[in-house]
Amino acid sequence: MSDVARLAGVSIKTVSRVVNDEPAVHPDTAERVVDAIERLGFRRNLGARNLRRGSSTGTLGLIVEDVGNPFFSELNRAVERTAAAFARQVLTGSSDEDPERERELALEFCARRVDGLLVVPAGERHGYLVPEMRAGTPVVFVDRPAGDIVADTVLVDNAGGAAEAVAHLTACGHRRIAFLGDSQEIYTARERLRGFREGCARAGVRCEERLVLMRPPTAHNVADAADRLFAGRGSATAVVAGNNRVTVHLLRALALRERRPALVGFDDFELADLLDPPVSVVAHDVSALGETAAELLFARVQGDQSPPRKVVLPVRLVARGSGEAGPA
Amino acid sequence: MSDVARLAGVSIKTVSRVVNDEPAVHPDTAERVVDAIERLGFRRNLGARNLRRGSSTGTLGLIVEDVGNPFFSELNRAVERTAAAFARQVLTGSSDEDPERERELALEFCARRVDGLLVVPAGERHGYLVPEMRAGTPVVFVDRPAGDIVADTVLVDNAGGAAEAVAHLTACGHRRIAFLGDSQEIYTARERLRGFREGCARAGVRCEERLVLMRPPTAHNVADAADRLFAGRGSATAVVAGNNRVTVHLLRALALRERRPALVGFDDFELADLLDPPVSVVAHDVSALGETAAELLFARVQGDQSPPRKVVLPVRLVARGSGEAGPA
DNA sequence: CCACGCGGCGACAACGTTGTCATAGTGCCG
DNA sequence: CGGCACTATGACAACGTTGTCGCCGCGTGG
Repeated sequence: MSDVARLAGVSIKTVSRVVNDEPAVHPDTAERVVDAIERLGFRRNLGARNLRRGSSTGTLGLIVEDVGNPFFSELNRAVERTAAAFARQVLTGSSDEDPERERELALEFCARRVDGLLVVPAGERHGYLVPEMRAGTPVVFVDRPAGDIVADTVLVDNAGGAAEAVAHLTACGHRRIAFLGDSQEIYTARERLRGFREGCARAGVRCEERLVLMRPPTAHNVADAADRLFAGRGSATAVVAGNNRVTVHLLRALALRERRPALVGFDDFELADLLDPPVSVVAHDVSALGETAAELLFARVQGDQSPPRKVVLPVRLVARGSGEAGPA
Repeated sequence: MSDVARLAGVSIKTVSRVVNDEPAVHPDTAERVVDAIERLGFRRNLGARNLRRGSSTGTLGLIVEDVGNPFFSELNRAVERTAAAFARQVLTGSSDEDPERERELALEFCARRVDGLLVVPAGERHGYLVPEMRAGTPVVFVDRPAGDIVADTVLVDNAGGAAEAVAHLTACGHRRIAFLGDSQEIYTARERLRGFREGCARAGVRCEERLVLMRPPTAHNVADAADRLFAGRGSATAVVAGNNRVTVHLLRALALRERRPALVGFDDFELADLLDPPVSVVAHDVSALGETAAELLFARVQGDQSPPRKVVLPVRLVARGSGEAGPA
């Protein structure tokens, strides 16, 4: 900036005035300054500016499990859109479901003085965030609650959706329904299992423990689970898949079989309607999830001091056919 | 930091020494300082640190068309992974194919002094980046070249892939092949069309202009195009879809028809193998695209001064069946 | 006993910017 | 013609941190 000032023959402060569109600069002077700025390719250093002004950095941090996963990338997109509306930019990071990595990312973001943090929590322990929150960095948890601290949280109705899936399957006549979910470590997986059990209870169907499998949804794990759930006498005639990863791998594992069980997946996914048969799912509005969380965060950024809120977004069953096959 | 210093009864400089693990601090003193840091929840301000040290900010900017699109989110993931290996964090932004928005994002990232910029260019004019590059911010273009400046670029073999798609279809006996691509404004769309024409020429098939349609792949546009391409006498018996959006919408439009043309899509996508028939595609390694670009960028960040490079990654045809139906 | 080195620490300046205040010039009114 | 308001500008400090330098006290070797 001092280079610009020298070239324009003014003081550094006047350059500052020009780049900030402050009034009380003579048009001729302003023109000289603008020329100098362009000649030198000057661009003001936002870091220094924010430091001096003590103002917000105009950034927010988003921590998800995996930005490459369609679910989280849609979330990312919604957050970005909302952030843009509030003139903020987004730092993203993938925790890979590793609490330690999540912690690293969160603390690094805080050291960069993000205006706020959106976190899809990986572990159960988030005490490490308390000092940051006390220091004024608002945190909103998305898709899953934090284990051990109270803070704003935006969730979807996991249990309700799973129960609805069961209701749909029982309405089609199924009595032996399996649940194939992600690892028990994950809140949403536990909640959906809980809803599954409630749904069974409500429909008066026995929830058989041998038909419930919870494990990280790798291709191998899911194929193996399918072998167990759908082989032999008394095997399941229908299955609820616990999330989009499970559903996809399960479809691939089932493609090889001649008789396919009825299926309802949790999380909608692209092309579900084009498969044969089209896949029924419990869908929720991922964009709304991201937007709601970001809006909640910005309310805090702007000084909202009300007690922490917990928002639960509705889900809806999208019946496409895969659940409607009869049991036998 | 001065609060910490006061509480620990030392100077602010000593606190700095402790947080930077500098030697020559008495263990007792260090302990007092660490206590004070924890008591106060102090975290050093990275912005101020980078300002003072004149060092890198430890961030890079990534501008894509849409972080929510599976193609770009996979790219995002690969970039993030590589960035993590170089201890960098990623600022992401979606240009929505709007050159002005891309420019805003890029200049804002530069004002934040990112260490480098990865750009999937939206428009044709990137002169605005020249001052930034001269000022030392390396830029690598990904997936598409910049229109009017020379810089590092990482592409895939668009033309070659499209030609291969045609070769595959002609080998299956097709003679009237359509091409349905994204808008001509987009480099990859033009290149793939070029490859399509080359492929036709090589196979000795006439490339009929009425069978080439280039438009933004909205559901409506694609459905409309399908009506034109596959209705009436002399209509196409096969089609090359120009990118993953086109393919998806085209599949949906075709699902309603009883006779489906043969299809090869550009870009692989999840579940392509589970559709009926499984969709053949020209696939490329999106992760490699992101990694290569990020590695190139970091080489520049670390001082590589060699002439700008252009890397073209290979594609491969994945034949799954949708292209192999005969023509009539 | 003195000089010297070294461990431990603090004062101060500087990074690039902006807020505060002061100053110089100009025009206008009484 | 003096005072005043107002415009245009600059000097300086400060944001939070770290690099440089210097100081103090202690131990050690000559």
